[in-house]
Amino acid sequence: MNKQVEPKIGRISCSGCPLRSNSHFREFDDKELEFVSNFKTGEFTVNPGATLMMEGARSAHLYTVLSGWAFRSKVLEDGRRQILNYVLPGDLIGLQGSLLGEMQHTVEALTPLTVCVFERSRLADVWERFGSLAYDVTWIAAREERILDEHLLSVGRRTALERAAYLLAYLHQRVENLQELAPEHRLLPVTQTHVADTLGLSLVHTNKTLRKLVQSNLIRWMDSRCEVLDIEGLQRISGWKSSPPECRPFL
Amino acid sequence: MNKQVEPKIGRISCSGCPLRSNSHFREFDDKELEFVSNFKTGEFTVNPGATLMMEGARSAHLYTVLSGWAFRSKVLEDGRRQILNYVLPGDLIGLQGSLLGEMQHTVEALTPLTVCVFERSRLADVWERFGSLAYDVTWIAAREERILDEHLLSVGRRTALERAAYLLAYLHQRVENLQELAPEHRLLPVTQTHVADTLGLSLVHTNKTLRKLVQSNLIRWMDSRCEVLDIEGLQRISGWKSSPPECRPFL
DNA sequence: CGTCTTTTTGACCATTTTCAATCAGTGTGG
DNA sequence: CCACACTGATTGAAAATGGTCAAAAAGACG
Repeated sequence: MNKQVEPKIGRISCSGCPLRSNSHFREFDDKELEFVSNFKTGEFTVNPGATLMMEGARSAHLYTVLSGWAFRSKVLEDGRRQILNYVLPGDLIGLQGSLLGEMQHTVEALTPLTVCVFERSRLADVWERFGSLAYDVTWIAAREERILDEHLLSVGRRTALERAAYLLAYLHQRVENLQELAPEHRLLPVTQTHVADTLGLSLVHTNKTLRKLVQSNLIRWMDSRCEVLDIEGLQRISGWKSSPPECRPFL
Repeated sequence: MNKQVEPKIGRISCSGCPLRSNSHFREFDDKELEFVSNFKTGEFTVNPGATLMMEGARSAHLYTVLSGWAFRSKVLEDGRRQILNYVLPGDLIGLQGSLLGEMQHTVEALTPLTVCVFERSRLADVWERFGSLAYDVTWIAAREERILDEHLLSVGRRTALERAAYLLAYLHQRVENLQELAPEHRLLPVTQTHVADTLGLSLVHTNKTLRKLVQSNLIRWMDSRCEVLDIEGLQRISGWKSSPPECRPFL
């Protein structure tokens, strides 16, 4: 479950980064590309279930996801777990820990996950030497904050069915925005245990709730994955509308 | 309820800012002080209940709280409200909206609230011209994110009693960190409705839960305010320990 | 084929919500 | 000073939502 494959250190120049060709991300000019290429120290891939960062630890690195999914979570002493948010390509991992000290949440891979690696010790350069990138990092932090606001509203005030519909609509929207056209990418790589721990519900009740969505033909559950069949239906039930697709930065 | 007093525009030079003398905040050098003084365009005070920022609006300003309390919240279409976090002296209001576009939450004063005013249109200068302050802004965003992580864990996974204990311990910690010695400041200026909307519980159940904390002599409820009598007791029940007091920046 | 993980179901139990009042404190106008 | 309106706290009872326990079914995989 927790095994971490030996990091395969590789190199991809940032100018050839597959994410940069995605129109969903803002374009970098040459100077920015050069700075980031320089900041980047490597790249590696882990298996599903691997822990990238551990609650309480002080990692020397931070990462940007190149491909795959992960999630952030916190646990109480007796093991109750809350998933805080999902981490998809373009997302930054470990910023909180880099700025504030130790990590206060765990990050675990959901799929094979490839990230590129930055040194925490050199992060401050961004603010000292590259205002536009520093702005991007702040932007990324503000975006995460906004998403957490929405999750908190959902967990605090929506019913089980509304919450489930919101979560699946939200996740579907995120893959949609990445414009990954392969049909395989439209399947959300989460088990019902993950959904339960995200919604703040028990596994049993989550199952019964998802069953209702399946019976209404809004989603399909197959192969430990969820396929969204009717995004408008989910939005109607949850009362949540996605924001218009953003053009966002990443490091 | 929603009346906003006419802003009283005043001026306090940032070098004489009462918050700067508080050792809980990091010191600024002269250049930083000069920049911030220049960035600041005014100061004003609103009454309890006033709305500083409205969900859906695009404010031309952002604020730093000089004194008083406020809270951030979101509502569902049918009126269910979730309080996301509380805003205390030194906190920045409106960063999300400034970076990402329109505000997606409301900010409302809980007490008489004095803020100093910045122009959103000039915010980008911070990243272009003053790396150390840009770093501070990112730090502030990362801190808010961490707090939201904790709230989400609490609302998602703690029982009603644990949640209530956590919230009161958290709020008590925040005033504690501000080192406001006047006993009046140790009373948390929230009604049980606010507590309910923060915990994601109904008002009735919140009342019954708080009553248990009162009967255990952990808190006292008086005058629409809450006094924390036994912070260790609250921490024990909630299983939450505050982080060591931080030395934090503000604008 | 056996083992493991994940999903599914039923029955029963606990927590929390909703509804409906009541009570206490505060400020207003008569 | 008192009646009145208003906000916030409190309580009891009934109803609903969601949790726990126990077990089985369905795939996935070596």
